Amino acid sequence: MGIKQIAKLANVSIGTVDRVIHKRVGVSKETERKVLKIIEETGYVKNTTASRLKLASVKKIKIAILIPEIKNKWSYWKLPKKGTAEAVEELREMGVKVVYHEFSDSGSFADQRAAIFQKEYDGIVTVPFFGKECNVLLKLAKSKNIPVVFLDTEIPLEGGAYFIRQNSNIAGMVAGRLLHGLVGKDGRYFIVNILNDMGIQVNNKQREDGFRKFFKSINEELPVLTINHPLNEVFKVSKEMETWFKGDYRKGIFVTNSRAHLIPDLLKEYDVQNTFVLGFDLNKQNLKYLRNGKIDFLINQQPKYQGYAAIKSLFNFLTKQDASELNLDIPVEIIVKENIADV
Amino acid sequence: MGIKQIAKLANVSIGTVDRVIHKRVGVSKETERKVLKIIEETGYVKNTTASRLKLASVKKIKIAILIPEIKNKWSYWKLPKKGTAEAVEELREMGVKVVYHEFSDSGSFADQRAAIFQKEYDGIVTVPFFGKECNVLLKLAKSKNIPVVFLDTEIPLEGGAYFIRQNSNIAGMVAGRLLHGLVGKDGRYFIVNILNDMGIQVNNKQREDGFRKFFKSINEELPVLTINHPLNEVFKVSKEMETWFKGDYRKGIFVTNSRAHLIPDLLKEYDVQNTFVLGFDLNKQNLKYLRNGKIDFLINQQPKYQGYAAIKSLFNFLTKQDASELNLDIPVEIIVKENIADV
DNA sequence: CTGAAAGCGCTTACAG
DNA sequence: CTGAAAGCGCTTACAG
Repeated sequence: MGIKQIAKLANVSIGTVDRVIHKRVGVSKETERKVLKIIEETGYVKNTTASRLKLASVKKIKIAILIPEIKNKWSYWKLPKKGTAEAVEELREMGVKVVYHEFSDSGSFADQRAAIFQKEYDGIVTVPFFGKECNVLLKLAKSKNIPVVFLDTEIPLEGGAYFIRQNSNIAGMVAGRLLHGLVGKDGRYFIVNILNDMGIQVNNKQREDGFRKFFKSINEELPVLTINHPLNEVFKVSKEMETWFKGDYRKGIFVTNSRAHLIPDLLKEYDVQNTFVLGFDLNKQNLKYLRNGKIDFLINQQPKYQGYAAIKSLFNFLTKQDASELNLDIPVEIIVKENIADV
Repeated sequence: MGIKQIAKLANVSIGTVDRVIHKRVGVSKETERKVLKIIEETGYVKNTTASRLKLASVKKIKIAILIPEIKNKWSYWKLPKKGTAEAVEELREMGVKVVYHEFSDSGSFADQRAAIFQKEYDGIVTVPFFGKECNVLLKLAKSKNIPVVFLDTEIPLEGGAYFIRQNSNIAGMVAGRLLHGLVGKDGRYFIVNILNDMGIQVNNKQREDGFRKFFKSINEELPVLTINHPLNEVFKVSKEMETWFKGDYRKGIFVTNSRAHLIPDLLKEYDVQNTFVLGFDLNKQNLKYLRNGKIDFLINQQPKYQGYAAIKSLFNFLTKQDASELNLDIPVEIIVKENIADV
């Protein structure tokens, strides 16, 4: 059941059916109605594969990817990038093409944004690091009718934004559940926010909130100390921390970002006993400590899959008007030493 | 870069190029060499999408799915089935078709196997419940050059079998890690194998082994009691169990199959305190107890995804000779109350 | 053994 | 406003 059948049933040419399907101009109201009726009755759906066959060589789908520069500080970003590359490879025959733009701060983000809007893109994948700049991007994209998918974190933006990210609040609750299982109600808890250049990130705050929410949910008022430290001051220990360090109880340490690997050395330096550590992301250093038992749990955000899903969902939206996958909740994946797998 | 370019460069017609690509008969050695050389030099790869365009309507890819009858006892199997249906929907335009055959015991398995080989299928997806019967199936499939993918469990078979399943040994180790975290070294552990009609399943045994392997890996000799009970005798409690039940220590209960939900009521009946329960699969009853805190952890085998992956990987094998996905390790997914998601 | 033509379902100029 | 034809990359009869 294809366009040809529809044309025959509606007594028009296939060209006209095509025009109706794509809401192109130049079809009389009456003809349009007639064709739509037949489409409705027969339950016809466009064969996207066939439709891409010609376009794949003539008119590619072009997606701009605006992500952090991949260097040591942000090596995390090679994973989402890799995911986008895999999706492009899978969709190669469908004519999908991506161009990478990288930024290192809000200034270069704005520059690259300008570069993107100078070209003709069909979709944009980026990261909501700079709220203001993202709103500008969204506004521009809206005026050109270009869908924008944000990875990694959800922040409040002015509308029309899609997000593929883990629910940080739930991740925090899971973290609470897991650490509480090891530490129990007689222990003490540290929430460690390691700040970066841009201060505390929205998702770190959401994780912290989730962690506290978990304790509320089990009706336990437990001693939780929040520590906000810039990256270069992680090893600065306050009086209160030192007191807690010395206690005989178990201690649960929740690191709200990817730098849990900084903790074991600190604990060793201060000779802290009875500690349990949970953090985020399967980077090399974290995995090393998970393997040797100095970190107990890691939560994975499936960064590669986030990139993969962004491209696939944009493709499905652009070719089938299927927006259902543009917002995606990445499951909170719990990793222990035994179930480390390839990422 | 398509078949047309290759034809031009090799000074032959596109028909001949097609013959070479598909190793069809009726091409002179010399012509074949010439064409292969050009293909090599240009790095040409067949456009599978285009090649399926015509075949999708003329010659469908037909896959037989031989799985347990879906009734209460085996309601689990509606999940892999659903996954296959989703993959078929996704590949609809590529002309993929599945036919479901269901069995209820080894006799009907053999019957359905016979029915399958009476028709012309391009691939088979099934389940390794009956080793002997599976070897017969594999032999038949091999003689007809049909790939066979087994879901759920890996058992030793006579060769040529592909498996999409979780590594049960690793799952058992993860279970050990998680329960040990809650119960500690002063507690006691129960491994509960709930037998079904077919006795103990291979993967239950593997999970048990993994669990014990974990304790070895952390150098702890802990008291672990294995309990093998048929489904209708789960509530039969031995003398030794009763003694352990009364102890003041923490108790970790590892249920090696999907019936962890039977445990909380049993524990209540015997008034057992200080218990922690871990089991497999996100069925309705298990989820109920995970939500109300009577079960602490569930391990998910992503059954829906197993079915999905089986169809996709068979398609990739049949259309691109890409066998790389026919064997697949499903990650050991850890579920707590807070990260229950849609399955 | 090889080539030329028709066709898969759709899209795109072009003609009227 | 509408239709007829060419073409996307490949496969399949058919002719020689």
